[in-house]
Amino acid sequence: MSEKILVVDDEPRVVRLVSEVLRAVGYQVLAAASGEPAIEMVALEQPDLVLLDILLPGGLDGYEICRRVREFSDVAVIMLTAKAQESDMLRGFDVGADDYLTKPFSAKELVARVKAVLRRTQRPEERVTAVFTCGELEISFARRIVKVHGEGVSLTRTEYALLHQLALNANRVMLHQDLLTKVWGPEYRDDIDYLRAYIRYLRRKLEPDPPNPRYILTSPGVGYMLTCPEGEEAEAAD
Amino acid sequence: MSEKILVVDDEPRVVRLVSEVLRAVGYQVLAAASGEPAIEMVALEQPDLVLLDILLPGGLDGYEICRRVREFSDVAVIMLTAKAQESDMLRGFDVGADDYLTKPFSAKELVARVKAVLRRTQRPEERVTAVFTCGELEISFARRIVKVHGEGVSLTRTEYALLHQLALNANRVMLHQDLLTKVWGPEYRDDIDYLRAYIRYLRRKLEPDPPNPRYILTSPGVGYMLTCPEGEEAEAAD
DNA sequence: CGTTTTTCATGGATTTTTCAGGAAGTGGGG
DNA sequence: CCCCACTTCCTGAAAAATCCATGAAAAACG
Repeated sequence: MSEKILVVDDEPRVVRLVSEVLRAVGYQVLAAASGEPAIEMVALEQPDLVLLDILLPGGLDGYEICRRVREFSDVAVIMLTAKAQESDMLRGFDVGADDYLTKPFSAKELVARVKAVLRRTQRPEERVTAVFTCGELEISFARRIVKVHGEGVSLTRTEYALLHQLALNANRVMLHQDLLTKVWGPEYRDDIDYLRAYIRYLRRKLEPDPPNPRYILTSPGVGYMLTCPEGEEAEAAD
Repeated sequence: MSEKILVVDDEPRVVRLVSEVLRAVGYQVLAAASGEPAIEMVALEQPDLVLLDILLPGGLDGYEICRRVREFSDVAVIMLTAKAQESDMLRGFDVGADDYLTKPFSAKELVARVKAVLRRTQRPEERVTAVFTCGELEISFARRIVKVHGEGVSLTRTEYALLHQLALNANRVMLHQDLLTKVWGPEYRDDIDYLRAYIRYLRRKLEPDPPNPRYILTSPGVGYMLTCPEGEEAEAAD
């Protein structure tokens, strides 16, 4: 689950520093000090992201490495360099970099940008639509409005957050832990009573017959699932 | 084919300038001056990218807009602002922005970053969730749903875990010990009665004629195997 | 203060674990 | 060839553990 990041820099100090930062937040880190080994490692190890210094010993500079890597891989690349000239940056984007960061940079910014780029490249891109329909249940994500039977229902912040998660994963069993993590945060992963209470509130407000739910089903010992009749789980704009 | 970009800024001068630059390189440009209209337009027009100023009139600032947009859309977002503080930038990434650009910025850098972000988000990558098919038996791992004859079957946690293991190694005999280890844990390696009980439960729920199993076969003295008719053990879309 | 969130106890249902009886197969010795 | 001891499996059933819906009340929030 932890993403693999390749750091390419000839200064051991930089490599050590960057590696520590990234490891600290849970990434797996590899390193290379020059061009050929770097390209080799991209091919062999298939990292999820490459942090690429521009000024490197040997025949290949960062630009050239990036161009070569792009010939066989779509891996995310962040250029990481002391060259603050705009023309250098433009060249970086031109050879296919995803972001360009000039030294010195803070550890936090590095982590933030790494995360942002990975979020794009890692995720299989959720297909989300502005309005979600499911039988008599209607959710307008953009407006944060929920309707049952055409009639507006007012939900509290937490109720909405929970329904939102369920709708994003309609027709799929969501584990207790996943729901708790997404709605309340990772530290609530095992506080299942929160979930029970709010599932009850939602059923009370949404289900025609709360004790025999039709939308929010229980998977005993596993989690909950929002079920939709068939294919009709997503419609056009509002 | 031309991508649609929404510019959100309350200064008409900035909007005009940015729009011109983007149109010049072939993008289609929309504009909004404050929060609500912006969110509305994301929902209605489904742009490919949003350029978002942070300081805006009205109740919603750029951060809040981004957070709200992220609830229903995975559109690319570039924050575009005069706030050069690192904490502001971190906050931008935190609410789900893809990039963060501080004013003043050059037209070239803007275009370069827009291109870089769009290159990542445009890929219409097909999303296929793995579904395991085996005669009349269907297992959707992603949704944790099992169907026989097209009809849903509800399995308990342990039942599903066991079936899951068998399916992962379809057409291959799995040893008692391996199954027990994977489903119940290493300390249950020799408690074969658990396995027997659950194989029985699974057969009861899945087999047309439980006493003469067709899917879950016994390898006396060795283990169990989930058999599939032919190469058709894993298929595409859901 | 009214709403929302958190916390807790309870009964009842479901799931998991455990046990014992009996069928079927194996191999050795009479 | 038959009998017997041994093993392995299937089955039914019941005890033990777990899980869920619910009501209700305390705490936090606005």
